Amino acid sequence: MDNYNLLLSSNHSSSSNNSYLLQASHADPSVLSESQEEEKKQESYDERPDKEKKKSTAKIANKIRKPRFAFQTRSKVDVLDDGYRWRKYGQKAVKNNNFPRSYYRCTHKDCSVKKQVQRLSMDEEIVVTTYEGVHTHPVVKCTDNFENILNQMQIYSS
DNA sequence: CGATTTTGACCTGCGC
DNA sequence: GCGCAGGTCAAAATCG
Repeated sequence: MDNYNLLLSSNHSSSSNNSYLLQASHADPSVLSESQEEEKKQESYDERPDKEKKKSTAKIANKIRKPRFAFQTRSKVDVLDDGYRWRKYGQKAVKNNNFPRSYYRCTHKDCSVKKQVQRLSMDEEIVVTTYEGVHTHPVVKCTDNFENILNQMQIYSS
């Protein structure tokens, strides 16, 4: 129970009804690599006067692992509005993917929740959104439950 | 004019 | 030790 990943895939193409499959898997090598939980080095930022000087990676308090949730949806758009404000801080191309992966971070004072949006190369309609961390602040929108979010997915994908 | 995106550089872990 | 792959930073550009 070190890490728990929630894979939520909404496949509305096959069945007429909105059948959401919610399953909990330990580790999915295809989308999630939880083998090495690299702790973020944003804990203590050194001044870093020069580029040559490598920041002292204080890997203290490296025991707590942040939960990660992977939402795999079928949608045309990458960004799924979950009610939070996200600031994109990076974008990298994945090896086996022709589509880049976007890195977002919650724009809050003390909320450092990260999320990354990846699109499968085989099926460009599949978008994997991986959330990392938990929000410690109220949402700016009314997100009662996932049903609301999933509803938006339906709207977007249709 | 402030907040956010873009984009290249940089860092770090891992495998060879 | 070096190169690759993934993740992050930060300055410039862009948007509202």
